[in-house]
Amino acid sequence: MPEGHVIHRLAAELESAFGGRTVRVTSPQGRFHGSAALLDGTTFAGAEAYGKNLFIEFGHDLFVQVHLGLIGKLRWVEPGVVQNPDTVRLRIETEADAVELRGPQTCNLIGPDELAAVVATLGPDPLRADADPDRGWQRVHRSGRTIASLLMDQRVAAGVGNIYRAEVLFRQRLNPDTPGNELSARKWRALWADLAELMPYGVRDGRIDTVREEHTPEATGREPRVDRHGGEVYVYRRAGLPCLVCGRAVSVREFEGRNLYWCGKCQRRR
DNA sequence: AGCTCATGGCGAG
DNA sequence: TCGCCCTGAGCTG
Repeated sequence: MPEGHVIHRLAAELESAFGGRTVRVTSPQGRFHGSAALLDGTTFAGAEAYGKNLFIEFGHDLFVQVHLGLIGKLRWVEPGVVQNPDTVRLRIETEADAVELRGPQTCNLIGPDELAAVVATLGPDPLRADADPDRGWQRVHRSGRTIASLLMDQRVAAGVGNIYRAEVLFRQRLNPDTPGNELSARKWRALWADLAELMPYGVRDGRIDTVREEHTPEATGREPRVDRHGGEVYVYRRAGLPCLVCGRAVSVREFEGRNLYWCGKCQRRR
C-alpha cells in the first residue's frame, strides 16, 4: 500500500524506534545477505523519504535504498521470531523492536553518490519542506501528455500514486485528459497546494482521506467505497457508485496500465 | 487450492 | 504498449 505518505510515515517510525541504536540487520530470505552482514551491528543513523524512495543510513554513509513497488511491505513485527523467512528480504531489530521488509521492488546498499543520483531523478515531493513545485510545473506546462499521465510521473510530483492522482483531480474538478500544456499556472498551483495539504494527513493517519465534511457518505446518504479498510475517498475504487458530490455514477477506465477513476460530470472541465 | 488483483516501475520491442 | 518482477489478501471453487 505504498504512496509517498506511507514511506514518509515509515521513515519517521524507523527513526523513532532505531535512531542512534545498534541494530541487528539480517536477510532471512538470503537475497540481501551479503549487504545485511555488512550492516549488522552498526548504528542506525537515520531514515529519510523522497517520494516513494526510502533511504536508511547505517554507520556513516552506508545507505539502504528501499522502494516498495506495488506489493512490497515494511511491517513492524514481534522481535525474536521470524515468520515465513523465505520472503523476508531485510530485517532490522533491537531487543525492543523489529521490522521486516517483504516483496520490495528495490533493496540496495548504496553510497552517498548513488543516493544523490536517485534523488536527482525525482521531481518535487509535496511532503518535503524543500520541495519546489515550479520544477514540476516546468515539465507539466511543456508537455502534451495528459495531466493524469503527468501526475503519475515521479519527475513531476514525487510520491503521488494512483489514489492521490484520482482524488486530487477530483477535488480540483479537473478533467484527467487535460493536456499539461493547456493547464494554467494557477491550476497547477492549486493542484500542488491541495497535494501539500492532503498528503500530510495521510502521513499522520496512515490512510488516505480526501472527502470534505459536507460530502461524506454519512452527510450525503451515498455509499462509501466497498473496501473495508482505507480512507474515505471521492472516486478511487468507487466505479459505479454515486459521486459523493453530484450523484452521477463514478467512471473507471484502464489508462497506461492502471485504473483511472473520475466523475464525468464534476470533472467535465479541462 | 487456485485465481486475480493491488496505493510501481522497468526494460524489450 | 506489453510483459515482467516481487507478495499476499480476497475472492471463487
